[in-house]
Amino acid sequence: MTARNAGSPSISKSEQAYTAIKAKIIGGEFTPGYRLVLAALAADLGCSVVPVREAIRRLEAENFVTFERNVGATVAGIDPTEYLYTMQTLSIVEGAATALSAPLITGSDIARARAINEQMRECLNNFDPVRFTALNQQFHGVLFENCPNPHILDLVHRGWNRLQALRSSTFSYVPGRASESVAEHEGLLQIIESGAPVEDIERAARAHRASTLDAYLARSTPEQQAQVPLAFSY
Amino acid sequence: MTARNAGSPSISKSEQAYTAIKAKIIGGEFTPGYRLVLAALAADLGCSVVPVREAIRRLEAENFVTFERNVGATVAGIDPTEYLYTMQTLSIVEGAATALSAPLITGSDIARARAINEQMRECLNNFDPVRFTALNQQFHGVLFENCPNPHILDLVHRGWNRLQALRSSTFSYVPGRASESVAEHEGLLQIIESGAPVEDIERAARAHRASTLDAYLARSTPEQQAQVPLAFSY
DNA sequence: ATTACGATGATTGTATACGATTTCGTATCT
DNA sequence: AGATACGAAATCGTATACAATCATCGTAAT
Repeated sequence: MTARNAGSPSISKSEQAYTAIKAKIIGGEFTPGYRLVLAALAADLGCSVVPVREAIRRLEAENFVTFERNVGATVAGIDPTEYLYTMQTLSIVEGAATALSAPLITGSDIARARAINEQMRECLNNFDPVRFTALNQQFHGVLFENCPNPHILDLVHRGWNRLQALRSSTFSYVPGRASESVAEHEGLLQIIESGAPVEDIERAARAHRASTLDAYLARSTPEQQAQVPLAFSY
Repeated sequence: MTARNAGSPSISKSEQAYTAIKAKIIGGEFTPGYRLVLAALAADLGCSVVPVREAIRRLEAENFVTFERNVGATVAGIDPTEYLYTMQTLSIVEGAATALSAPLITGSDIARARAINEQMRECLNNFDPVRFTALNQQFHGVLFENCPNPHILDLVHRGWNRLQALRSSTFSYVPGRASESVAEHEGLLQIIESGAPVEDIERAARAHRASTLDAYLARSTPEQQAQVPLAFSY
């Protein structure tokens, strides 16, 4: 798609560059630390450097790349603590988004989420982490996408994007966590179904993500753990 | 090495443009809806349009401006619900930042915050909203700046910036709220001093901001209130 | 009087050109 | 041999030029 001739480029080259570069970062093609050379990107995209620069600026503002004057841009996220910080931030904003979304959730939403969780359970047998991760995102999407506050929703999306970028480069799958996760999902659904107070829903959603983080930390080296002065797991 | 002499620009024009435009938005010189014309900005800054474009892209990514292809950029935040969304988002991230920061806070930090709050109390008599607002930011800054998670801290800063931009254009001061606020500040300090669980601190910090939002809503029109499907005040 | 339509001006989108800065290899000196 | 100074290549920063697009307004036809 996106016929480049067509006389009318419906989207600007700047936008194309932004989308393309971001996709490669999230997709893992550009791993953290990768140096983004403007001329090379421009040649790759078939445009001049000006649109590429604008795309880089946007990505810079979203913390996908770091930029240094007269030196250039590199893909952000070299720091191993980046994953921890991102997970913690997401636990907070996603918890809030899920809680705010809960009063607006319908029975069919719940059913849809439960069906997705069933598929995840099946994934546990025929080991398929990629599909599992995709379903996981779908599941949580059902729970938080109704959030009426667009700012918070935006923060959640950015967190997921960032996480995906980090995962595709430096993340190690935590064995055994997957089955726990499926069980926690069902618990989360029951809490929401029961019409529990929003603070309970928020706490549960936050704890669910914090558990994943804890599982990751339990497998990491003590040096890494020492770098995490947070302990927000309640 | 690389002694930068005064003649050469130590920071790029792109950065200058970004800082200048952002300052004018936050300062209220560019009110929401204001149309940002590239050539005019460039002339004002004494540079060409290219650096201005890059600055606009960054501001776009930070949601300070909205951008439409072939039309241009306008200062964001026309929507009156913007204030509500921003306050709610800030209540969540600032609450989390304050809670995460609390275990690292020293006695002198507390004393400093208390001194600032004293100055705020004095401001109540000789009515000075500008100074009051500045002190308010200082006060909360002491409480959340120790937050070890840079992502969350960044979100808090962005929220405050956004709030400042909205306030300087469309915000009406809520009379009577100021004295309540000072009292709540003291309560917050006591909770932190007492070494209460982090969840209590988070709840208190969040409730403090939610109270300001509630006070605002109580004075607003029913139509505005109807647009707020959130009710996160626990 | 109203509406459709086309010309005109304003503004954005992108390419190219060139100066400025950094980086890195290499030769020279101690 | 190691350190340092120098120069060349790579890359970034910005200005300018021009094409593409959109908004506005005047005019003519109904």
